Amino acid sequence: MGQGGYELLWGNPAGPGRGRPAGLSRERIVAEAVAIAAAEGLPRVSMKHLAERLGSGVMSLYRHVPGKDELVALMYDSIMSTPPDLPADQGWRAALTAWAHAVRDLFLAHPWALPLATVNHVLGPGEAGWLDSAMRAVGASGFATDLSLASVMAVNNYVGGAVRPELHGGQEDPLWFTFLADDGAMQRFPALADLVTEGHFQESALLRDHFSFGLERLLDGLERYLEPGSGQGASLT
Amino acid sequence: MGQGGYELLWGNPAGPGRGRPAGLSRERIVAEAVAIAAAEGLPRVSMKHLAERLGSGVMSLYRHVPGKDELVALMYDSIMSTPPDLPADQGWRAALTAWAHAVRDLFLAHPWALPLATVNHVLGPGEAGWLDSAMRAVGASGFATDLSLASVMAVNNYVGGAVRPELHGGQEDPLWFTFLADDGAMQRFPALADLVTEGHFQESALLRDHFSFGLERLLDGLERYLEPGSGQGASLT
DNA sequence: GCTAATTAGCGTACAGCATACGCGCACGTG
DNA sequence: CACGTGCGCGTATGCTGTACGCTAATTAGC
Repeated sequence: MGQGGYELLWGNPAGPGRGRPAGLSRERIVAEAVAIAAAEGLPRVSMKHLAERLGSGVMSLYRHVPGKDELVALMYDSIMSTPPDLPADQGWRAALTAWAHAVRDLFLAHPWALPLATVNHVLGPGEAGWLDSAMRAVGASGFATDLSLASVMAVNNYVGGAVRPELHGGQEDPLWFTFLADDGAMQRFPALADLVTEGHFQESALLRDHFSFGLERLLDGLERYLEPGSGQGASLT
Repeated sequence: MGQGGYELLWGNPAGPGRGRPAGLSRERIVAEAVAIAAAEGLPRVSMKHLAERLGSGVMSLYRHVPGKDELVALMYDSIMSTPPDLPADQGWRAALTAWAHAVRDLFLAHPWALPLATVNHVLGPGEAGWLDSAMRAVGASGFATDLSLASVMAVNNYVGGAVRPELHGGQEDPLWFTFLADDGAMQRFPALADLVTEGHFQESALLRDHFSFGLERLLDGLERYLEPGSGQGASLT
């Protein structure tokens, strides 16, 4: 799974040879695969289906892509081809906030990509660009490099987890707590039962904006560590 | 994918019928599947391989499990059958810290389960128990229910993302930054290049303990929100 | 312009996967 | 002893990714 994918992601496209010209291209294949994943889901991206969409034979794809796993790795990196625009003159917190929301928007736009982020993979040029943009923005405030990376990683780790619940239904999954309506589950999980009896999920702004809530808490904590002097109060923005 | 898995996870085991007694059982199947995943990885859990391990025919499994997807859902929930022990009398922060490390240990013990956590799934009794234990511990400090849930979710979201880098090689993946040794990648990603030229990844305690670092920052931020009065300093523990 | 080298396109074949169907058998109950 | 219920499972089907080798198209050298 992406073990030998290093040269694949970083290798040069190899100049125009002297043989038969290519009708297909790696870019066209990857782009069409991403389109299928967006429209029909990642499981529908099969070599057969993909070839049909491209009007080519199945095995022709293997002239441009070593295999399915590598294709998926290319799909994943391709959605990060352009790093986000971050505010440059408003400090690290504003930059990290913008970055976190950009990452979130990216995975909301490409729901199929989130599980791939959780799997170990080789860092491609796209993802490197996103990482670099965050590191530059934080490093501009003068922090040590490892401290910058640890902060960016903390935010990145949080965002990956926080986006997941938003992918399914929009708000917090109603199916999740169906079981509480049943028999003795209320006694088995009293703290969860409170959620239902108190009727949250419909009203709570905290839960509707749980992404921003957690992000602000994390940034508050980073701020306390990075700038021990500033004694800001906490507020939900 | 776990769409109709609701009754599966929460349904009763159905009393002993009056037909031929079952040699196989759902529990034995799930336990063996977990053992295979632990020893050989999740992709090796195929119905054929699983049946061979159990000394039964392939199709016999379908008498006890509706299908592969549901089996995986049962595997996932089964590793959370016993909720963690949390310190009850040391406040919400100690409890959440212990809970976060328990979740981390769980996924380190079952690396195959982490990608499943990222995918949308029906909440099973095991995961509900873990969630409930955290909610009870935080709720004991008297916070509103939705605030407790938002805090627990924030920690849970962070943990899921932070465990991933630890699964691959132990420390931060060396392969990740191989490309920086190459050509003009150093100019393309200057902030990442600094990481290499400064020689972190070998020495930085911050990066070695990035899990704890991010967790402490998040908990600091939650503390500032939940207990605005306490003006604790920040420290890396 | 002809020939040789190079490369793209792709049909066929194969191993592996989940699983629908239906038969036969073992057991508890009458 | 016979009945019926539920279990074990062999067979068959359609899907998956991909190794192999042939054919066609184009360019480089003569």
